[in-house]
Amino acid sequence: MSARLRRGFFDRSVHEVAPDLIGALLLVNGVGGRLVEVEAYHQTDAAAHSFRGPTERNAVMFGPPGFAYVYRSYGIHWCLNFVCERKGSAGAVLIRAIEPTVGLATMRRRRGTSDQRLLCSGPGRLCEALGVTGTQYGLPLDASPFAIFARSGAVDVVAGPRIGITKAADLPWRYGEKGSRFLSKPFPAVAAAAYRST
DNA sequence: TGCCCGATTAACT
DNA sequence: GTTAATCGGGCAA
Repeated sequence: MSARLRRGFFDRSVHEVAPDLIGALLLVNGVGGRLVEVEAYHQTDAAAHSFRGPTERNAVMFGPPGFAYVYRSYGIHWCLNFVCERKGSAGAVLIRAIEPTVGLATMRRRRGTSDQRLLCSGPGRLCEALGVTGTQYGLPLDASPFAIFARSGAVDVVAGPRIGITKAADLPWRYGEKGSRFLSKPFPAVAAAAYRST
């Protein structure tokens, strides 16, 4: 049985935390699955919501690491982030896709589809499947309704350019599990850098 | 106050 | 491949 992640896990650079999250188990109110795709956002990164300084929306990013940053995307969808980077460097990791494993019936009902591959393959989709909304904004990641467990075995992690951004679009700060069928999009075969993580 | 646009998705052609 | 849906944040005026 793998260990439940404590807040200290997130008290590191987003570039360390993001690849370490691949293969971890994320549950929200007992529903969720295995993390297969995330993206890192650093404060010095023009694509990060924290780039222009604190506002009402991104305030939690400027607080201590280990908390949830939830925001509305395109006025329609919710997106879930894990706040990282203590010491004034406001960063977060965007949760982009999970392999659904726990609470499949609940996720199918919330999503309105039985296609397991489309349940949680995308930041908006996984929030809908896991029931994440603005009510989880600012909540600690090591307490209910969240439960996150470290991966139990070695995982092949690949990195590539992030999705859906126009600023700093060249930075390879998207991380995923190599070959997963549950990615929101495949990684570019040529550009992707691969490495093995334990 | 007004305007533009976005860390998206699903339903089109 | 293209586009509508839908609305708050951020910036100019």
